[in-house]
Amino acid sequence: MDVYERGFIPEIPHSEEEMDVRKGPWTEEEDSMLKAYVNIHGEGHWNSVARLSGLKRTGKSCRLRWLNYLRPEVRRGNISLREQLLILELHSRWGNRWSKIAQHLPGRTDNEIKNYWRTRVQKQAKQLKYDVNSQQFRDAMRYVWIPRLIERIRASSDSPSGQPSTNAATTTTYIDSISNITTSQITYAKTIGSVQVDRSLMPELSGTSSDSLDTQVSSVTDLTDCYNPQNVSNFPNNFQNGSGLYQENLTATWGRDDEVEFQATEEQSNGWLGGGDSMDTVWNEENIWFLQQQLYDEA
DNA sequence: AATCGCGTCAACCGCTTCGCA
DNA sequence: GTGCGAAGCGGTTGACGCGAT
Repeated sequence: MDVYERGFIPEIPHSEEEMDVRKGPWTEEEDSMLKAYVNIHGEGHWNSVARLSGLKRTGKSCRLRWLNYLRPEVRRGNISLREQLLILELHSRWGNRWSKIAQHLPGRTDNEIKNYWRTRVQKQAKQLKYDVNSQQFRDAMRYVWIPRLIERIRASSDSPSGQPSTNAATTTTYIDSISNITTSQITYAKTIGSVQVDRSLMPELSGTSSDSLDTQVSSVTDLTDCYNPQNVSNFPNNFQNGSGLYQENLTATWGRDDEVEFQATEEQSNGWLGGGDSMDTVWNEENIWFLQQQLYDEA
């Protein structure tokens, strides 16, 4: 005889106030309960989930735990170079629209991307003594970090000891797709497509070039190590040496107290990374789509 | 061995948006 | 048009792990 036959109906709390709400880290048991419930009833109606599953958690908490951790699609582990590239770009377009950015990175959650941004990107800005939203930092991202990321992706693909698999092939294709954008305008796409990054400026590149596309990038060395005063004056030349197409007037000057001041004297800076038509050309929908497809392939 | 500092990331909080009656 | 509850979103916090001292 079960409780229902005896006329006993278990009390179901109707509000969070009626529940002895639990907070803090989830236990394995709670995870199992939530998984089991969602597997049977599906996602959504999170307040009901909280009430009916027996979990002493708020609906919000259940939703968050499911979306950020328990969902089968959730992809854990280091943010790959391609993913970083995509995050930088999409953030330049949409700013802190984390969930929107996450939609374009298969298996990644908004929380993860937000954390990446705060722990890595903002740290870079801090180390350079820039505001993360400042034009200087945007320029640094645009002219240093992104080309460097692309270079690293390329290095990974080119390396004999790297990943000779489809990853390498698709990466090369992607880079080529950037390089081969045809437009009547001088484009940043061409610039970064043919830029020759001086390996001496990038210690870890001057050694092995076999780092995996999924290697976690050192958060400290990313931008700052190739952005020190000795190297700064070389950047415009590096770009120009690469293609001869680089026409934007980027000047690096010395500020007081040895602070580097980058000045990109473009006429217009629309997007986060400066934009104008140059970045728009690189990051057209086709290229973003292409990069996304690679990420879906990886996932 | 102890503790300190720092980085990471899961989880919470408060606000906004959405959907429905 | 309005009110209300649910869901979603972004900012922030705090626990934890790990390396340095």
